[in-house]
Amino acid sequence: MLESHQYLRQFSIKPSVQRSAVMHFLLNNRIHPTIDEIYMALSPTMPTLSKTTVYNTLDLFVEKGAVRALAIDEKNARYDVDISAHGHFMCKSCGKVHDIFDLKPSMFQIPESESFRIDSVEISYLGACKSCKGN
Amino acid sequence: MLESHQYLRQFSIKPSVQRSAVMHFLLNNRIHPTIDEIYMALSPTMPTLSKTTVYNTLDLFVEKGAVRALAIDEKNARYDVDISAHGHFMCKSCGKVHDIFDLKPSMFQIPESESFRIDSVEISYLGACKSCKGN
DNA sequence: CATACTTTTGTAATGATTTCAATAAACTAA
DNA sequence: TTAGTTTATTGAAATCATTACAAAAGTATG
Ligand SMILES: [Mn+2]
Ligand SMILES: [Mn+2]
Ligand SMILES: [Zn+2]
Ligand SMILES: [Zn+2]
Repeated sequence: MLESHQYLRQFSIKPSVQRSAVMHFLLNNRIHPTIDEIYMALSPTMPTLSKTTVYNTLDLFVEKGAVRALAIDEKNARYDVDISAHGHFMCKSCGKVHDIFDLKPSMFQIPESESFRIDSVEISYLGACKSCKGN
Repeated sequence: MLESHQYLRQFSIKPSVQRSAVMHFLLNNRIHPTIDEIYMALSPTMPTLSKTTVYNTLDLFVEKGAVRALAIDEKNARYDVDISAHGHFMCKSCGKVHDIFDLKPSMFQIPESESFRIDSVEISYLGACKSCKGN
């Protein structure tokens, strides 16, 4: 909790109780959670927490660069507190999202373009995970 | 229209009037359209067309491998009739999706993995396009 | 034609996200 | 401290893409 507090300050985010709780969850659950997963995980110990606050909070985290929003899952937005260069794999069967760390750093370079100002890259893989493979 | 007909057959898709019309639109409008854009474009000349049919048709096209679904746009699914290896750029301001063709072929290789069976890759870039840059 | 099978259609349900106004909390200046 | 001001949180309602479903239309087969 105090660490989350510190962590938020590094991104110049004012650490409210709710924001610290959300960041604490993200730092300790590297599962690329959805808004609902975050809300469900926190609401037992924070009964007054509103889902709108979770939306607001994640929007703020993304805006401040503390968290990255992933588009890999068409059903729900997913959030990643690990902002280092890495890719993701989603199992089309169970929906879990995993990190793919062993990719060439060059893959995350921004290509030259006259036409666009490119701000970010997302590298996504789809398929079946080990436990869903035999399905 | 006849070409779309032929094209569908190559993917063993029975070419109904609606399916041919959708494929014709995709082949001639390489804009990575949303379901709604396809529906809006076709309904004037096909007044009985149902949006459900557009959904069904695109699901079928994707299942048969004739079209690729893109996750780059969190708001709507987007569809690409170009199934060759290439990346995409979306302007966060105007929402338009453009092709990025000049990427190393190696970037589209499937990484080795003990844990997953990877079926597809998506490489996405976000930023601002030329006409939105000054915003 | 008659039957079975496939496709299309319209409506209703679902569910994630957004909007918005009211309340609560944090901050500032006197 | 207190009053006034700004910021954050909350809950309810609205929006909107997508899905589910059953009826109607179309197609193929004998
Ligand atoms: Mn990650
Ligand atoms: Mn494309
Ligand atoms: Zn799985
Ligand atoms: Zn633009």
